[in-house]
Amino acid sequence: MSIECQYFVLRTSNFFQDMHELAKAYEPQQVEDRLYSTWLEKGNFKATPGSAKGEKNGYYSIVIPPPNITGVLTMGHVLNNTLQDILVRKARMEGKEALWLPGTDHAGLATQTAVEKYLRKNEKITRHDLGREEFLRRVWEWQKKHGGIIITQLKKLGCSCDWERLRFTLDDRYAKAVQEVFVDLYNKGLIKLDLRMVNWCPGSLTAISDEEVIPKAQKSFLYYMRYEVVEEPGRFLEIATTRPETLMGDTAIAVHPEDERYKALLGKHVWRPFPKAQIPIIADEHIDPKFGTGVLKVTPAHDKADFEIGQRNNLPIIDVLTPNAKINCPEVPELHGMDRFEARKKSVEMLKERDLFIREEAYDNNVGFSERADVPIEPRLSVQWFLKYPKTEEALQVVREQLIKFYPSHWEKVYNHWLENIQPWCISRQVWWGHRIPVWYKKPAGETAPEWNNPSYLREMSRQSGVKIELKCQIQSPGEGWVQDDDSLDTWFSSWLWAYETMDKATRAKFYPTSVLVTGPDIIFLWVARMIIAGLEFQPQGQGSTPDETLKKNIAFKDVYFTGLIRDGKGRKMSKSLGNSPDPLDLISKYGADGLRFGLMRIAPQGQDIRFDEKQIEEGRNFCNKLWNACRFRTMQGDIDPKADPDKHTLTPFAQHILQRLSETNEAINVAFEKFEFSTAASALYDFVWNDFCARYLETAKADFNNAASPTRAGTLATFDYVISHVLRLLHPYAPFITEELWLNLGFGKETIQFASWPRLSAKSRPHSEEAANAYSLVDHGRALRGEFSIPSNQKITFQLLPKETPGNAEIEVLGLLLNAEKVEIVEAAPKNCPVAFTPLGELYMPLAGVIDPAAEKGRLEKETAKTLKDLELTEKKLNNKDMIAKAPAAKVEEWKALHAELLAKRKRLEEQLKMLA
RNA sequence: GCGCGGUUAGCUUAGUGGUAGAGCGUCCGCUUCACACGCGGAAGGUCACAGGUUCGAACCCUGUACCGCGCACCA
Repeated sequence: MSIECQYFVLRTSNFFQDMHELAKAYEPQQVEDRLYSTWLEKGNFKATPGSAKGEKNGYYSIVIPPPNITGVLTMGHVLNNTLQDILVRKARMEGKEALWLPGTDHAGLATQTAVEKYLRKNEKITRHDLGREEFLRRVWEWQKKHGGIIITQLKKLGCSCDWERLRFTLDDRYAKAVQEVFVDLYNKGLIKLDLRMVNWCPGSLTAISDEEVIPKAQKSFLYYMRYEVVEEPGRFLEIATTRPETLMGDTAIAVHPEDERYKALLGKHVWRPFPKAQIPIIADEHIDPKFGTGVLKVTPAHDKADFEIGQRNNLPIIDVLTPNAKINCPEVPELHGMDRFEARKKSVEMLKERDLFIREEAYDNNVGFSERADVPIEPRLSVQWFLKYPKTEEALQVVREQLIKFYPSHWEKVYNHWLENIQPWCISRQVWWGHRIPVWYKKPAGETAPEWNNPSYLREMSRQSGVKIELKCQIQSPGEGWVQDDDSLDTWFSSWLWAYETMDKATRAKFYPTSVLVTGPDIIFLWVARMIIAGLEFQPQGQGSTPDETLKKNIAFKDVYFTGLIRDGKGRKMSKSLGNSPDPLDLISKYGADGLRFGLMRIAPQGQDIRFDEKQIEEGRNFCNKLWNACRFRTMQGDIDPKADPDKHTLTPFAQHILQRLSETNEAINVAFEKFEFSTAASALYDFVWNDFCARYLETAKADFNNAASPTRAGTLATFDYVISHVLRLLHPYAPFITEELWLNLGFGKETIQFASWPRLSAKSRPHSEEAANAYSLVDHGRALRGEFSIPSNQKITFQLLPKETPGNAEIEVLGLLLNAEKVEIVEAAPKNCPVAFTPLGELYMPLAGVIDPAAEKGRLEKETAKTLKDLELTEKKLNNKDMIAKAPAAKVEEWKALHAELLAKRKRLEEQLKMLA
């Protein structure tokens, strides 16, 4: 008979014996899509306000941090959304009515930029070529095509969102709410137009908020130059600057009023080199006499501090930059039209030509970069819409009083600091894609020049005295002759309503405030703090009977869990530009969604950044396979009893031990969940399944499974089923697919595991089994002996035990199994010339049919003696320390004494052994 | 400058007062009838440094160094 033929026969016979046959390895690809579509079909993720179980067991809700429609799934998303899925799946198992509300963010600037890039590349046109209306139509088209990608990816990950509730920040209803909020805040006098220095992004040609400016350390230069004093020809003032390219905009130079070096020059003038002009020497407190030369060139149009100096001293403002940061100064044709950084070099050259340049020195400073376009921002004077934040006091209060709890709590300090120093929020963006500002302007009667039809111009002019421009803040157009503000709102001005504006009234009644928000600390100001403020200001749940109750009803969430950042192996942030971020979908196809989820969770401790290592994901997969095979092994022993109750049977000490460990692990997991310690819970489960269950219990069970007549067989099977049933449920939030597949396949339930009860065993409910622990300890010693003498692990050998108490036959059989022993003999006297290990059950000998090397054994025993002596010394030092005995707790002292006695006995036996060898 | 984290085996890390634990990697041995995505064993750590508190410190306190982050400054 050929090999193939034999194989065929074996497979066939196995198949008929065992209807549950599982594949030899867990194959996620065979399972995931199939199960996920079933879950969707059955509506398992749907949340129903007012349901019976919700009324009975409570409600649980999470709103997803809406990913950008431009985005694709990153490791950050995987981390974040796995955590949310774990929380929401656990809540369902606890019998709660759980809502995980999904959605996406229109991401104004990011999306507009992406579509513009697409148009430039494929059609060689800009948005201005298309015009606002047509451009927006194209963005919507683009969003329909690309906006759903990340949603599909989240499904691949197994996320149990209520997809029928998918929201988008530009949905009609949502958009209306955003505009209503604007009108409301305008009417309250909190939103105002203002002419201020803003952070201008020359890359995206829009103002941005302070929170979107990223300071970056730069290797710059400090340029020293000199301006001639007008009234004292031949005398020069030295000035240090990092930005010589803006000197055309200088309208003064300033010194500290108390600076003796320059006091006499106050009121005089210097020559600005180009375009050549006289500018005054003024005094201002802002100047630090110790910095540079103590002389500052004042450029009010291009620096926030300079602007303020200008205001204090009535200086003119000369803007020498275009919106895209090119020099705008026709009087200096050499520089006009030049990029700002080119112009920096050129202006230095021009100073040199005029003999006004002294030197340059290397200088480290911070430069603000635009978060989105990653180019240095320009301080720029413009008329923008600003919001004065409401409810900042209350926002501090709800966190201080723990109505909202932060995990880890140290983020409270960061949050407090921001709120205590809060500045008005620039909410207008020179962007088309987004929520258009609901403000209308009417040009003054009689003005016919074309610029009067331009809303930006109208807005600017409305800030100028002497020009009368009517302005109305409302959603609908006031009628003919009115033009709407051109700008859109900061994307965060729409996402700050996300926690409740995504819910209808019935949903809100049951699910708001949401239970928890899972997000990254990088958006604590941009999103978290603002959502808290929005909840308190707009009160989606209305007033309570007391002010405190009003706060409590309207907070956006009760807990905030801040994840860590995922870094690569070198500790760098994962980013598209570095290309150091793996594609989660690749990882899913390699290791399965469960492997990815579990592997990541195990290395994601609370509040710490995560060093990503694909090995960890591989381990996640290996863990799934381990569990799979343990279950497969169980199916080979016959049918599973889903209602198995071990306590109805006679149990081996090993069964008692695993039940105790299960209870302990279960409790540890629940404690960890209370504290949002996801990796602790995952590790506890991993350790239990791999080490306690597979490496130990499963091996001991083989004794019963091999013996149909064993009196403990039924108990061992029941224990097996009981443990698996608990493990599957405890693991389900982390690994939804494999647990569901095994749950159904093994027959633990006909229905999904998703609503099976969450286990809450308590550690105290079962006594420790010393007997099993001692047996395992003996096995460890025996295996170590084997290793010491290089006996291959597959070689069956005989062990001899000189017992403290004679163990039962069943236990000896198990010991033999775990030691891979031919047999374990009970002896009454110590054999000679034979390696020994001292175990809690007695002395374990490994007689080696004449192959032992007495010298080797002697060496080994001496090594062990040395270790024992060292331990003895340490213990004696403690026991001889009178202070220690007097002040340490009595229980500790007893422990040390017991250890001491044990070590003494061990030393004695070692000495005897050594004598026997000699 | 202020604040927040961190520094434990080659790597990733657990460990909030009682003789340092794990996984990966390394080395040795195993196709032992659930699993080579595996099994058994071993080597590997003055817990960043310096003081202090304590009977006892990886752990508490103070300071220093280095790494990361945030805020402020940034001519």
